[in-house]
Amino acid sequence: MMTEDEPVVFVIDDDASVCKSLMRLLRSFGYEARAFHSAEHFLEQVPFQGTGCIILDVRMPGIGGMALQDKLGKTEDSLPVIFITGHGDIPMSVQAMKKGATDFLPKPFEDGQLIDAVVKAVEKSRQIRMSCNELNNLRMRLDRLTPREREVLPYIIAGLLNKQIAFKLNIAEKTIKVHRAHIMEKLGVGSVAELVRLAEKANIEPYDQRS
Amino acid sequence: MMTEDEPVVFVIDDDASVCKSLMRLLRSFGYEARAFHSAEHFLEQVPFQGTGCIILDVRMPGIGGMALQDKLGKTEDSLPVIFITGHGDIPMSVQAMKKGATDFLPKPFEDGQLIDAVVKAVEKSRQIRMSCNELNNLRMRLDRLTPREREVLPYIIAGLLNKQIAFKLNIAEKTIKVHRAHIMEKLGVGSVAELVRLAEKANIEPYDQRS
DNA sequence: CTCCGTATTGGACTAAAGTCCAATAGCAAT
DNA sequence: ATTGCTATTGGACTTTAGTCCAATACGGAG
Repeated sequence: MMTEDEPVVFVIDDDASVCKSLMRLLRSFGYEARAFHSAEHFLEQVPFQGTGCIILDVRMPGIGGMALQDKLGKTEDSLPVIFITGHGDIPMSVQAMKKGATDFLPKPFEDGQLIDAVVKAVEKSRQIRMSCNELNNLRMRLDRLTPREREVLPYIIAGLLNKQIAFKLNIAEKTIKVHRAHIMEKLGVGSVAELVRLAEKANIEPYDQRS
Repeated sequence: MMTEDEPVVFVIDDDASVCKSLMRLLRSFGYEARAFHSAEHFLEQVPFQGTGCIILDVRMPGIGGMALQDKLGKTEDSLPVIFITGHGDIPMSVQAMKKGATDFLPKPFEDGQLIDAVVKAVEKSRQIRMSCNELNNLRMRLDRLTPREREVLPYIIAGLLNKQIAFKLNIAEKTIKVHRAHIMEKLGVGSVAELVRLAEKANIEPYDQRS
């Protein structure tokens, strides 16, 4: 399915010497590394789809590290962020961690600390990506449902009988059976139990009877 | 069901004056507050079941704040922790946040900061408690199943037919029907769909056909 | 206009599940 | 030994669900 899945580490720091030494370090540990000397340059890049992580300097001209984290956090399949900084304080680090950073390293730091953080961040990225792929697969299959089938689905996963659904939608019970069969086939499941689990993953709310 | 659910804030700090002023502050905001001047004293207390949070000094004689957090983290229904400290650094705050602290405030801090943190922590505690209650409810109902019924359940939520389950267990299909009915009744669900959702919440793995 | 997908319905039939009823055997506690 | 819970089975019956088959109506694309 995928050709390769080499993790990529993005280094964003306005200090060229920091970039350079980080690149060398990361490459010596077998990572593909790419440097950007500002948040703006990083954002110009085409959205990255693979696994990896971002090493981000807090203080930079223009868009700062924290602001960039906010921007990236809005896209769902974002890469884990490791902060590095020369002039950080506790409130700053706490805020970054609250927003989901995987680590926050004050300069100077040991090579080993940085690599440890990168290993963990990349691992996290892999997991995010896997569950994201699963979800996309699911959504693609769900897109193949007709409007009517999408309408019937919440009733089915709520456990209503065909007869009850038919009454709700004012159509024949037979028709519900057909929709049901189509849904099961399109989503590739062999039982209502599997269907329910699928729908849970895709966050499809079952029809609530108390309404 | 519950009589009251007044949130309780536990303050653990070896500095008596800090305890005192925090107690006054918290009470002025309507919280019930209890002070402990060491981690050991706090641990002597009977396990607390209600909602609330813990305000914890990092540096204390004997068991330190971070060590106490580790101890508390092992019990599932633990209270959210807010750290306060006079001599903290970034790595310390990052580690605390990684371990799930809701906040980390260096002294001196504003009253408002502390209260904000407490409000959020208590809110989090409420949510933890609610989902924990739900889980306990579920487990109690699951405990009422007989061994045989527990054995049949994974097959049902995997979507197998009664006939197939009967073959697997080498018993009559009829018997499976009876078990199925008993399970549904004991767990208080009216359809397989609900049963599957319940089992998901309780982390019951469906029987895997590929084995 | 014709073709195709969608939504809808119908009949006949099979298979599965649920609902009454009642019964037996093992096993542990009283 | 009696009681009660668990696991097991049986028959008869009703309700649902799924599976063949085929058909009509509508709207958009070619």
